[in-house]
Amino acid sequence: MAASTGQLCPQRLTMEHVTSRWGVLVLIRLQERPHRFAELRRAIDATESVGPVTEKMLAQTLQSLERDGMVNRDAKPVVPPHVEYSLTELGHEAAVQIRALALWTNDRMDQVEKARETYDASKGRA
Amino acid sequence: MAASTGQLCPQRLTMEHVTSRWGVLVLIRLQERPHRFAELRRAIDATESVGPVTEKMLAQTLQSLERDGMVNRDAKPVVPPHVEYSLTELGHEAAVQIRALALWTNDRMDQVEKARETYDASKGRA
DNA sequence: CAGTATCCGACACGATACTG
DNA sequence: CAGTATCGTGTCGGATACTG
Repeated sequence: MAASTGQLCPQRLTMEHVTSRWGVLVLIRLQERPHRFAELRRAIDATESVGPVTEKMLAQTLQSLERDGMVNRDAKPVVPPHVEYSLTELGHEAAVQIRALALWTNDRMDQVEKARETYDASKGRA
Repeated sequence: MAASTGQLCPQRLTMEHVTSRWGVLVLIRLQERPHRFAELRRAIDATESVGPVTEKMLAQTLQSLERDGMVNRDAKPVVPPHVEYSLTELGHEAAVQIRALALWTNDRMDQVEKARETYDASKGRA
């Protein structure tokens, strides 16, 4: 009868936003320098071994991060539109944490893959 | 035509496992000391502002982490079954990263909530 | 005790089309 | 250029029941 799904504490929500698939990439890209929307999109698309971001997901990710106070959205009132996204102080702190995690993951990736093979070999077919 | 969903690089998978809802809690709990299955379950259930884990999800989380080489599963051949879960060296490293992220999130949570209110106030009803 | 098996609803995500 | 709206589907995750 309960609400079941959706019962997340606010911390969980925040973590989901910053550790989400595109959240991670956005934070890391914006850590380097501010980006415009399409620019960010292209930067992410160019990232090796990462599929393309849809506009929808990028917009959604940026909105989550903006709402959480991680990202500043600076829309200059010109035509055609020119919007710059950058990290807030909070967002910068988040990026540091995320970057550390991402780098560690990359570092240990071969260990992890080795472990997976071993595990699968002993489990997949006894 | 492509597979669309599911096209994740292995790093992404690893991050999903360790940053997942229950992955985080398992890593943090096991960082303190080894736990048995039900013990771990109760420990997590007792965590404030976190809903209960189903057996399914806990088992699944532990298997992912074991497969990734983060968790050791030590099943003692006694009856009734006695299984101890502990962190590997790799898992300990992961726990350090995750713990840092979790602590940071907790630390900044009020800033985030404040940001959310501000955002919602200016967006939710202009 | 320590899981596995099955069913099922919610929603995250992608594809596509449209707008200021 | 920088998005929003809508739709379809695959997957996650919870509830429940069963097993060694």
